[in-house]
Amino acid sequence: MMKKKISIKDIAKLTDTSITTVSFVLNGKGRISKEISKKILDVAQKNGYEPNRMAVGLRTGVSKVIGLIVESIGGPFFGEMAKVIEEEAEKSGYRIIYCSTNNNLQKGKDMIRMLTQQLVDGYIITPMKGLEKDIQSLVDNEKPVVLIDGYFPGTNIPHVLVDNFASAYNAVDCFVRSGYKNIGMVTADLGLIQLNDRSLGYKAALKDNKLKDSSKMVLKIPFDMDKNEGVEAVKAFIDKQKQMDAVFFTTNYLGTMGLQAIKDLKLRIPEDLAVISFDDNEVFSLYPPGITTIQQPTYDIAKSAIDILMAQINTHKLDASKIDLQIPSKLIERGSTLAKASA
Amino acid sequence: MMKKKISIKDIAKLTDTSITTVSFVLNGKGRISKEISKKILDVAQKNGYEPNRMAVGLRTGVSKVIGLIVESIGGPFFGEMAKVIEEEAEKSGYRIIYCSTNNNLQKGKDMIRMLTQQLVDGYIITPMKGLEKDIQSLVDNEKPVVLIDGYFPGTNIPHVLVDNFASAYNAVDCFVRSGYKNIGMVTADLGLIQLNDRSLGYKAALKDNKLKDSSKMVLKIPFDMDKNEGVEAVKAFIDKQKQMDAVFFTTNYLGTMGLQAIKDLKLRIPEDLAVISFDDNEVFSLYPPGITTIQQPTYDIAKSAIDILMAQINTHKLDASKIDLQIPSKLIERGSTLAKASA
DNA sequence: ACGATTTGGTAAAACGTTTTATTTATTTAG
DNA sequence: CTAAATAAATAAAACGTTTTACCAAATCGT
Repeated sequence: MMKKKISIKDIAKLTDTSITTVSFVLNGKGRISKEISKKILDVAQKNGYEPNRMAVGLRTGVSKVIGLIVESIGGPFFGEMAKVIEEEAEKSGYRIIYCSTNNNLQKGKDMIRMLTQQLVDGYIITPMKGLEKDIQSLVDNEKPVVLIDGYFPGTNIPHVLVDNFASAYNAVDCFVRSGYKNIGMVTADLGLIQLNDRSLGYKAALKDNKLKDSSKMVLKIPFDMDKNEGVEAVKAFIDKQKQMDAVFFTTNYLGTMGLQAIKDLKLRIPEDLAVISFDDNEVFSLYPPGITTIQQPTYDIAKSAIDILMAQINTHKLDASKIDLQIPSKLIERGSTLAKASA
Repeated sequence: MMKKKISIKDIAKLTDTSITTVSFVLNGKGRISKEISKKILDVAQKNGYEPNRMAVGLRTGVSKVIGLIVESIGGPFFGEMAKVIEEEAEKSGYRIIYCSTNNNLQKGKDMIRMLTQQLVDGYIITPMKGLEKDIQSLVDNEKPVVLIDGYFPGTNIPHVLVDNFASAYNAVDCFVRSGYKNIGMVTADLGLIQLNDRSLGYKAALKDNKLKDSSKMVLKIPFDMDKNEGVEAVKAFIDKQKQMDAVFFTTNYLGTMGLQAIKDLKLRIPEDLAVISFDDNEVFSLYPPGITTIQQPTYDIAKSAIDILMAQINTHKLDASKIDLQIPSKLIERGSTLAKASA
């Protein structure tokens, strides 16, 4: 069966024309008569001609592929993001090669290097500590790059992410509105700027609400701790913070860990402890009594990232107004932040 | 800054050798003296030479890219799968281009066509109804293909998936062991063979346990129903099946829908209704009292798929013994199937 | 009617590799 | 010492496109 793929040369032969003519017709470039055009188009159609992307890529230097480097394609946040990114990119005729770094610096570096082998036309990357230089060197080499979910302060690498500071600030505000005053936070020790911004938002909100700055009520989970250890750590933390009546988890990973911990401790939500977590997902909407979350605008982030990347790819310039794009999040209020019964 | 990428030709010039020599050294092919080899290697190293994948691909016809076509990269099951697949493929120097079909036939067809443009060396596909011919034609054209999560009966396209029949059978058995006798099922109307196999397993188990065949206790959710409608449908179903004391959801999507429905109806699990769902995930482990699930061996499936695909790619033959690979699942028993209090 | 422009078309180079066939120099066998 | 084998290196073709530069024929303006 194995019909060998047909090339532009074959079409030229079949139509008694030249390679150039065929190429022109297929790309609508030169000026070729209606007649010949039609004949060529017909033959191409009939034989199911598809251009050889390798040849095109070699000749033009354009692969129509973009590289996506995320922490873990398996996670709910990045998974959803990856999906939207693929769908949007497809509209521009681009395909996506992805890889997960698992927050492993070496893997990140390797991936950037791999993809740089003239394989991709641009990058969407979730930055991590230590990757600055590698990414900057991409930018210096005029490779289109957009960061998502994080950024490198003080550089001009375009990035699009949720407004982490405001989001965390709003979370605290929500607790306060519902009458909670001893608000703790559980975050992770990954050196990620986004987590730092969330911490800052939390602290600023505490201050603005004239709540005692509770730096004591903050737990940082070390980055190399596994899920079970994390649960134990959160349990210990909650146990120790006797007066804490609300807790803010800065990632959905931490949030589900937290739920497990709270469940293990047999505490009631929100009576014993009110809860807000970053990143909405099914667990939080389903878990009784419903967990209030900060829902990231996944679609908007992905769409903007692609748009900015495409603009770079097409214009070879980067729009200075699009370097720092922070998109507001949405607070989804559920049972876990019901107004506190006045003591 | 923009140092232009160095080519094999540049290296030849820099070392006073020929293109061929450089290529040979870099690929360890011809026989070149230690001396010259070292010089070339040094220069290549120093200048950060990376081969142009397009040129290599054009010349060799090998892209070192494999195409992954799944229902939705965003889902927990396929997301996890995608992650493992990428990690395993990477070990063989392969990268992954993915796309989500969202169970849309046209998108599936388009994707297969896109990727066929000499862009990928092989495919991992979750099959869907209507895609048989397109996939068969890949196989006929000697493209390496492995199906995951489903298969086409009566074809010899290699596939690896969980043992759906046995898994469903075991679920029913688990209910029975715990004393449940009126076991319903909620499944989807997607025309997917894997769902059909699950239904068959369920029915066989009912029969073997001498339970009345409860074809009345089966709900099929139409494939175009959205989540809210689905929840309503499940609620209506549960409401109508007065005597039903246990229900089996054939996908995790249906399972979470089911939990929502049960929650809305204010039924207790497992006292009012015992529950088992296909596909383990965080929701099920966390949701009180813990939902018993059929955990698919994601890693094993992904690993086997890659192995089989690589074997095809490398040998250009397909190992007849590896065409139908069904891997056992693991039943994770939780609170939702606690032994029934005797009536 | 004659140079100038337009129209329709093509030859050939280039992109960066891999690989076959060949050449030259050196070693080995007898 | 010569023929044969081997070692080291290379020239050139090929992969399938895109694109520049060019050519011949037809059309134009005056």
